[in-house]
Amino acid sequence: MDGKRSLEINKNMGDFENNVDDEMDLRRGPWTVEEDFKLSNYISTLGEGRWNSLARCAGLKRTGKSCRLRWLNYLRPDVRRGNITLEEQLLILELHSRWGNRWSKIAQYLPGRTDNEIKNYWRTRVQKHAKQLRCDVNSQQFKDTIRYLWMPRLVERIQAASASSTTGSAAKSCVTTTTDQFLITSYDGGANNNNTNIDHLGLTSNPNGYVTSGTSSVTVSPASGLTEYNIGSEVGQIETSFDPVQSLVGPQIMLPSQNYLDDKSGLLNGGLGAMQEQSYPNLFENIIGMIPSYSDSFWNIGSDEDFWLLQQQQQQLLNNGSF
DNA sequence: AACCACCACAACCGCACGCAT
DNA sequence: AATGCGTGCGGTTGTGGTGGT
Repeated sequence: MDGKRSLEINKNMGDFENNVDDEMDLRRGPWTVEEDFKLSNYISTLGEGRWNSLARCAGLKRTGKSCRLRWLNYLRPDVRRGNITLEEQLLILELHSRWGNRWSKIAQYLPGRTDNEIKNYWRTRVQKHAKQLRCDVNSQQFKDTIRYLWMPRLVERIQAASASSTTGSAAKSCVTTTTDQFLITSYDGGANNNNTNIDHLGLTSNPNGYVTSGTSSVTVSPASGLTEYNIGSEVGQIETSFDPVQSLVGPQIMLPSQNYLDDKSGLLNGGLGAMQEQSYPNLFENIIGMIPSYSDSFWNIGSDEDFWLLQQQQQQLLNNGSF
C-alpha cells in the first residue's frame, strides 16, 4: 500500500494505536514509550546497524529506516536538546554559507545536534526572515544580509553574554575553548525574549525591507524590482555579485575585514578552508575573527539622520539604475 | 470558549550511493 | 555486469502547542 495513502487512512481512523500498515503490519507515526524502550534497550545491548533486521529482532513493527531515524534524532544519548544557542546559530550560518543545504555535514560541527534539527532551524527561523525581507533565501542579497548583519550581530551578542558572565551576573552563554570539544554551557535560550526589539537572530525588520540590528542599520534592497541583479548564487562569485552594503555606502568606506570578502569562497586561508583539521574552538574563533565587528565604524550608523541618509542613497541608486 | 493561523519539531518519503552476491 | 539490500541524505508533510481574535 502506498505510504501516504496508508497514513491518510490511519489519520482518518484517528487512532494511532492502530496506526499500522495493513499489508506489511508496520506501524507509522509517533513513537510510543514502549517502542522507545524496546529500541533503546536493544541497541544498548547489541549495538546499532542492520536496521531492518534490528527492527525485527527487537520486536518492533517499524521499518528499519524509522528505527534508525528515531535512534539518531531522538533516542541517542548524546543528542543535545533545547534551543539552538547563539554560538550554534553562528556556526550554522557560516557553514551553510559554505556548504548550502548539506545538513549532515553541518551537523558534524555541532556536537549533539542532528541534521534534522539544523534543517528545521533553517527552515523555520532563517527562511522566515528571508520571507519577511521579501528575499529569496538563496539570493545574494539575503546571503549578504546574513554575512554583514546577522553574523556580526550574533558575535556582538555572544561577546556581550560572555562578558556579562565573567562579571558575575547571571550567565547567559559561555563558550569553553580549552578543550577539544566545542562546549556551550548554561545558556538561557529564552533570555532574550524580554527584549521585544530583538528577535532570536538579534534583528528587527519591517515590510519596507529595512533591517536593523543593534545600534546600526543598513538598507537591504527589497526583492521587488531588484531581482535582476540576483546573480552568483553559488559560492565563489561574491565579488561579481551585487553587494547591497557597498552599493549603499559607496567606495569611500572600507569594510573592516576586507579579506573576508576577498577570498573567492568567502573564507580565508587557514580559516574555514582548513576546517577539517581544526578543533571546534579554533573553528569558532576563526569565524569570529572573520566577521566585521559591530564596534567598527562601518556599523556605526546609529542616528536617525544617518539612517535617513542611507535611505536617500538607496533611493538615488534605484533611480539611477546603477545597480 | 471557540476558532484560526502560525510555529516548531518529529517523522516520513523518494532518491542516490555503496557494497555484497 | 546486474541485481538487491542497507544506509544516508535532503525535501516534505503531519501533528501538537501556542497565541491572537
